[in-house]
Amino acid sequence: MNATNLEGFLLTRRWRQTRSGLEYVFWATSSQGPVKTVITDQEAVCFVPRTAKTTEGRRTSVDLAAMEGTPVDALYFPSQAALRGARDRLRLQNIEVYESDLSPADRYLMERFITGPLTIHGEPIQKEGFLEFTNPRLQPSECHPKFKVASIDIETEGFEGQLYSIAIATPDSGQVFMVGTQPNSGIITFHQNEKTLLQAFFNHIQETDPDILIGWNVVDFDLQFLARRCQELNIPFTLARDREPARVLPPRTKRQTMLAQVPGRVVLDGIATLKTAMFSFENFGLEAVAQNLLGKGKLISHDHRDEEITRLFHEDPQKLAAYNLEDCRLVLEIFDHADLINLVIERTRLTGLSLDRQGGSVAAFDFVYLPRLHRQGYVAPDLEENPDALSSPGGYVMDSQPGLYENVLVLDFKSLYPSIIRTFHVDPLALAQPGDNPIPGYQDAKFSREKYILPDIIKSLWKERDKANKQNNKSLSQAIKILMNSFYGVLGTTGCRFFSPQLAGSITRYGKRIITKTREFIEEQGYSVIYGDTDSVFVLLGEGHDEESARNVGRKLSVLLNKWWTGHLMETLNIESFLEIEFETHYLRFLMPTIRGSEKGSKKRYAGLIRKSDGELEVIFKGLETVRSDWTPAAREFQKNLYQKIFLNEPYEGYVKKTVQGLFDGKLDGRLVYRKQLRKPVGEYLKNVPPHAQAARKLEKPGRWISYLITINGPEPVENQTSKLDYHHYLDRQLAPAADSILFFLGTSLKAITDPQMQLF
DNA sequence: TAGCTACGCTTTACTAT
DNA sequence: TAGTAAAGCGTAG
Repeated sequence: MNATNLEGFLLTRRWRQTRSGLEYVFWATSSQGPVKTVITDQEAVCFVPRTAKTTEGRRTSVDLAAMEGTPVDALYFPSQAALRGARDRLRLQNIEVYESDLSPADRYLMERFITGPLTIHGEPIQKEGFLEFTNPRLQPSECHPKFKVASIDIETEGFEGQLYSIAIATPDSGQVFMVGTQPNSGIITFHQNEKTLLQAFFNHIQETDPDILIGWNVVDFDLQFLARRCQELNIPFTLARDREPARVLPPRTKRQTMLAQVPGRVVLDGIATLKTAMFSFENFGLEAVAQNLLGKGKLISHDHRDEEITRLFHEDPQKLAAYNLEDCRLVLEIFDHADLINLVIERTRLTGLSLDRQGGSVAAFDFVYLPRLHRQGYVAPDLEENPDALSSPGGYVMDSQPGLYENVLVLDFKSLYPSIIRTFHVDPLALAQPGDNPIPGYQDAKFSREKYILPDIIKSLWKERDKANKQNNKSLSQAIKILMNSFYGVLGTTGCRFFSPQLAGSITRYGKRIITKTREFIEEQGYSVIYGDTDSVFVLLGEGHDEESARNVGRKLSVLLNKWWTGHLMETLNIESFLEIEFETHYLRFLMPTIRGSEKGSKKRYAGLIRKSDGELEVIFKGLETVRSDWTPAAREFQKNLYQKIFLNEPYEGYVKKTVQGLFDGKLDGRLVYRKQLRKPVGEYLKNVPPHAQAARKLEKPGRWISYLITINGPEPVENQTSKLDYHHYLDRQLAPAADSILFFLGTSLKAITDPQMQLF
């Protein structure tokens, strides 16, 4: 086998204790199929150079990629835990441990510091070939091998009960394994009992040999269930490659989720992966997401699904199989629709995080930053305990000028925080080594004009993103955007070794200055600014503009502002401006509400009418009840319709009266359900017990999401409502607030419109 | 297997009167 | 009983 032909991608890696010592086992895909490689602890050695400088004289961790061949004095190892297990077996003396994130460290270990000969399938490989093989950054995007993806889904009798069936679908096949004695037919095979079913399924997995397993809540439910059942039935959980054991590990900390460890295969949960890709849904159930993205849903989606599934298992197994398989296919289609596999691949390339990793902004920062820092001859500070770190200010939100307006323009700065970092050199190294003539930051921070890293990282990411956009590579573009936007947040958390209030605070304070100056400039041009949040300004034109002239003003302002900022920053600080303001939106009509019960303008809540690119009109809501999932559907729809009527100058009083009448007539009953999350166990609501927790207490086993109603006897869960609905509550606390924010500016209110008819109730 | 702060709103729980 | 602080949630950016 010619090692240099291997174009691969890391799937899984882990340490394994064996009789002869500690082994590092990793699996990758390659153009020649899946590859397993084992490295023993004696082969893994690497060093810290004596000449490395530390910026603050503290203990440090280092990336060694840049240090090959330099004199060394300490051992570097991927993680303290791994080292503790291995240190006695290693032949080196004077071991000093340096903490580091596992992910980049693992990678460098494999890339650079393998001193012994390596083999793949018994064939020795060249180190250069190995480099090619393990370093995704060294490979062009196009050359990764195709991953084999399989979607799995199980049907059971509840969480504790028996397994009915397992379905597995790939883009070109589908199969269902079911307990039963009927003759096999088509895609269904029947198996006498759960044990033989599981064994048949595992055999099928070994044959199909997928690289990636996907599903919906697949780790927490499907895999956990299967793992437990295997244990109970005393059969091996042979889901992994090479018959290695697969495991489902419980969360180690509170915020962690269940972890699937399947050597040689990656498990991607659809929900978690969508969240990684910044998708957001009110309801992450498969039915809801499929409806939203694909415009179609599950084969059975009604409320009594569980009972129906049990009934089908006994009476109509064909139908159950079809349902089971369709769920798999929906998940496949969702992954395809959102291009999730490519997204996680591109993210792994950029950040070094494993494919199935969620979050990980701090580790990603290390991955992109540390190598560059070391190449400049510096080592990074280690993570410090920082219990009383002061928090820095966040984005600046202007006081708003409330009103119902015509022609409001929104201009906003494109990627403001990254562009601030780039423009003002907000960077850990620039802060540590400011030099003679620094750029002034805030809180006494000074940033070097010459020594900096993050600005260059952003520069190259920006360039890559423009390129990706030109090539219509949406996954890469999205992955870059997520990474760039994480930089500011990372610098503001004590979980990051580069945490510094000076860095985070300088970014946000520059932001405030930029927005404030921008406002002043616009007002000098004779326009008034009625609101702004973090990176945006809302400019009021008022009456007497057609759409074309309004847009022209927006474009003109953005050109003037960009020019002005370029000149201003050059004159005052002698720096190049990478700030870029854009004309974003023209609201034909716009509402900025007041704070409820006050004359003051609200923040982070507004609505406006836009014309879409296809010429249609649409009302956009931000922060208002309509977009809040914890408001009742009735109130949300009511607000949406009412605003639309008012923005379009249609009569609305009749609609208001009709809706209120309908409420008391019971016509809204189905849409009066509140839905809210329990963000902690129901027993931990001690200081006060909010309505959704009160309702949850009336349930035997409350889930995370509580659907409840307000009745004349207080909150009750939808599942067992016993009292009558409290219509007056819904009138005063839902319909009225949803409407009054806009009716106020028309000199009326819901009460004023409906009072005569309210005499009746 | 550690991104951030700002904000509005409803309800509950407590306090002064 | 009116007024207010704090809890809790979901949202904007």
